[in-house]
Amino acid sequence: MVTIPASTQAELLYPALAQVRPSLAESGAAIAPMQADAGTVLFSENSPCQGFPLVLDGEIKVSRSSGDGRTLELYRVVPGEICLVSSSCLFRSQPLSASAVTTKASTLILIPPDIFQRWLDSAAFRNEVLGLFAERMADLTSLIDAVAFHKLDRRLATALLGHGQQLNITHQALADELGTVREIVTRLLHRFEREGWVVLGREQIQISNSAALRGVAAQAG
Amino acid sequence: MVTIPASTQAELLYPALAQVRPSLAESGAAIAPMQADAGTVLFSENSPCQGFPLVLDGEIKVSRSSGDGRTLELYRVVPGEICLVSSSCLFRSQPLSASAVTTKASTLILIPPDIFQRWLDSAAFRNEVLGLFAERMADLTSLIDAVAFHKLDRRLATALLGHGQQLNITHQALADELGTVREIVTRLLHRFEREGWVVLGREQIQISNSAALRGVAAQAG
DNA sequence: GTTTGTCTGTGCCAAAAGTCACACAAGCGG
DNA sequence: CCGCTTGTGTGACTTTTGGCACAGACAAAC
Repeated sequence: MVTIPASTQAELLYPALAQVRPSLAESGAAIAPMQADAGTVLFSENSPCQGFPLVLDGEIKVSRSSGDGRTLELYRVVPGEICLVSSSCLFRSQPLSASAVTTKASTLILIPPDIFQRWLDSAAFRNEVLGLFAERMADLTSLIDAVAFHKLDRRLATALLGHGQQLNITHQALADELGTVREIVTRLLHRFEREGWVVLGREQIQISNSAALRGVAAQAG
Repeated sequence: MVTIPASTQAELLYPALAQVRPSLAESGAAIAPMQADAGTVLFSENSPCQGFPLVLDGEIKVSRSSGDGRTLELYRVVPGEICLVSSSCLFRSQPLSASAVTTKASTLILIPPDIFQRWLDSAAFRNEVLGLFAERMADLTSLIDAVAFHKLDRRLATALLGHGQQLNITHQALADELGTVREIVTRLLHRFEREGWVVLGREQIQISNSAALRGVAAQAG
């Protein structure tokens, strides 16, 4: 495997970056890419934030937690995207209202606010950013819809389908994704198993009837 | 009262607009301001959208509705702001996922996408827009938090406090704001009345102990 | 092996939210 | 005044979700 500079790698992943001034290479040390192991906390509620994290590789999970132990996943940031929660405290000086952790080993660049501002002069880059914002708004809106109007079995079915045929995940992790508690997930999974839709094992769920799950995920009410 | 041109009015309200090219005045007929009575539906789920509505006067309520009759308010757009839900279908071609109605007689300008793009060349304007996006994200995030983790009494107390001392509103309207059904609102209001926090009348709620309500609104759990 | 810790299964109960059904009241137009 | 519409009050019941307690199961560490 050939090693390529992070700046080139970033431009490949994110075409709009090829046009910004100062270019990635010119920006030099200010935006050195950083590595993070899986499970690294990038920021948490009320921590200050210093820039716009651009994901080159890996995945960031952004979630919000209730006072007591519950947690709800807001969305994930994948390569080529910028994590925008931070923006709410950079564009308006509001306290950060969510926390972010890497779900896998990740490479990312933290773009300092002043460079970000200059990059916005490029129409391509700002369309990319606005597009991301728009996408996140749509994501959050449909999450609101799900939380407010969908029952948990439906949301669980959706979550399962979003993880592929064979998932290696604990019930607690699913609960955290959905904003509920472990017992409920366990119970619903067993209901699904009784129906013959999944096969359960320790830290593993095998989907055996995805059509039925899709049915539940799409059901009214 | 002196009548001033809408373009001037807009620039007063929204300083960043004073700097954009083509200027509001130059853009002429393309962005003629329009009047809308209270209760006008600006757009609804899955209707196409033609531009970015800029509110000069009045108020827009953006909400999302479940399949069956329930409804949940996402946020309100007040003068000086742009309604950004539309953006998700203009920046990405996604179907619109919410509906918008005016809550009072309103004046607004529908900015066509091409003019909007050119305005973004102005750093002041785009900071304004990005700031708005950031604010909305924060709003939506805390709504998610509320829906996922707060009980209805708490959310109702918050809603009441957000409407001033004396509200003229039906229980159904409050239910639509909160994403629940009328009966629950009625019951909770009565609980509040028994506690001596509010005084109820037909289409009217008088807050008599806002401190207590704030207490509930801030409670843990 | 045994221990330890994490993950899962489950029964029981409580609270919250929603559903249904219907009664009643207030205002409005004829 | 009379019916009609709209808003409210409420009781009874169900479903959904959450909380608690503890038992068993598995895997890795010792």
